[in-house]
Amino acid sequence: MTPPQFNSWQSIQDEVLRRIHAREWPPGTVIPNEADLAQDFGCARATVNRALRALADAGILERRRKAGTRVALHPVSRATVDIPLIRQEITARGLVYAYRHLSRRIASPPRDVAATLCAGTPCEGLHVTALHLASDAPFVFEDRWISLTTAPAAAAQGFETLSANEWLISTIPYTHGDIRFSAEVAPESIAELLGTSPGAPIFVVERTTWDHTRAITTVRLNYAPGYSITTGIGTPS
Amino acid sequence: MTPPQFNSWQSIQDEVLRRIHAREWPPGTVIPNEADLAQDFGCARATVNRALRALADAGILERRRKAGTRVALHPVSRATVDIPLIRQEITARGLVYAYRHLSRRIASPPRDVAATLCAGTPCEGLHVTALHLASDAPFVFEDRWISLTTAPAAAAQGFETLSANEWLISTIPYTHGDIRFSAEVAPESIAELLGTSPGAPIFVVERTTWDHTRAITTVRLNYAPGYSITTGIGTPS
DNA sequence: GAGTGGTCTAGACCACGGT
DNA sequence: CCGTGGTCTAGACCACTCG
Repeated sequence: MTPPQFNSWQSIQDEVLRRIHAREWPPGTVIPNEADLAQDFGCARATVNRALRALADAGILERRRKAGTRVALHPVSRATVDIPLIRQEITARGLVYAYRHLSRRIASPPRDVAATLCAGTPCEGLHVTALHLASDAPFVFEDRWISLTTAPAAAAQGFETLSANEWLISTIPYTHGDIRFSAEVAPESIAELLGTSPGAPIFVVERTTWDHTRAITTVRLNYAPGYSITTGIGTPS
Repeated sequence: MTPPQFNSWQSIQDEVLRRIHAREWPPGTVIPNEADLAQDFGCARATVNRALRALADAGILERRRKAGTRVALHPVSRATVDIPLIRQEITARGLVYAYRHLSRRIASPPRDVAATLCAGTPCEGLHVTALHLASDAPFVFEDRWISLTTAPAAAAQGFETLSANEWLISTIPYTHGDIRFSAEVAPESIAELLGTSPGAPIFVVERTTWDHTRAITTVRLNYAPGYSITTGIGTPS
């Protein structure tokens, strides 16, 4: 009469999830501590720790020293979105990728860009615009500023055949960044570039990347109508 | 003259990142195996494993048994997006949350919804629409179908004062789901509900949640113009 | 087949933070 | 203060997969 064996951290994770779903541990419950669970499950505490930590990472449990582990009251679902290179995004769909350089100039960025790129102080930036095409159809219009303070080597680049992003990630690695998704309506200039009519819905991704405390680049990606981002939520198995 | 101590998995992670950024291990490089690194760093292999596994989760390293660990060629950045309750989304901005029930009826879902909700077979669903307001301003229009096969208890709910989502998550927990972000222009019906003009840009979130293999609900959230999702990318420190 | 990462164990110490 | 999670260790076995 051996009860089901809990020998792997995944099986423990499943069992904990089962107890939560079965309302044995309703939201808000403080569950037993790791040592007790380890004894219940007949395994080492480290194994329990691994399982509970994974569930905490997923937002299902909340853990605090001394206070213990409780089932999250508000199951905030957490979705992990992969942001691939645009080239990969297109070829992964079985389409042919093409890059079309549009403009390049060195200038002082507008106030809003300067605020993040130069931390308010006046600075010079490299402004690059380009179009990425999927099997000859406009896919996304890229409008980018690169900090010449952080990435002076960019000044020597024309970006005529290689996209700025691909050059940057292999030359000026970033430590972190932030990203914003929004919806906008295509102004005439962008609609024309994307081959749609003004007023078409545009999915916009704005991204800024940093090397420690210094901003490297900020880019605005205007996706042609029909674009969407899909991903999964739930227990990262 | 002790060299920098690598005693915590975080310090090892930092050191590995430093070597990657410093081009000591350029993209594509196969780095030494865990046992060797453990000796280099003067720590246990488990500690190295923890550090490298975290970097692999972040998409910076790729690991395969026998093949070893290599620096990712394409630094796919991975963003983690929290999907809170709409109530929380609004109150977190310091606004007053209000829920306005619009309609509720039992019917056969349209073909596209039935495809996911009932796996193609004919079925009955509960169709609920509602408006979430932030300090009296329309914030998001919710258009939801609930499977009465998976969640029969929903038939007894009016959803007049409690949002369907809040009832569902505390009654029919889900195991996983999928989510889609896109941009659309407001059709007249939705523009009116959101208090904007037709043609306004609408950020759309479509989400379907499942209990193992059975779909629970599929919802389409139409956010009022100006909405955006922000998050960070980089090494989860 | 053999090398590599994946995981488990039993024990230990530490840091945080409620009481 | 002292319970709880966070982490490290040294060793072991296993599973996958490349050559």
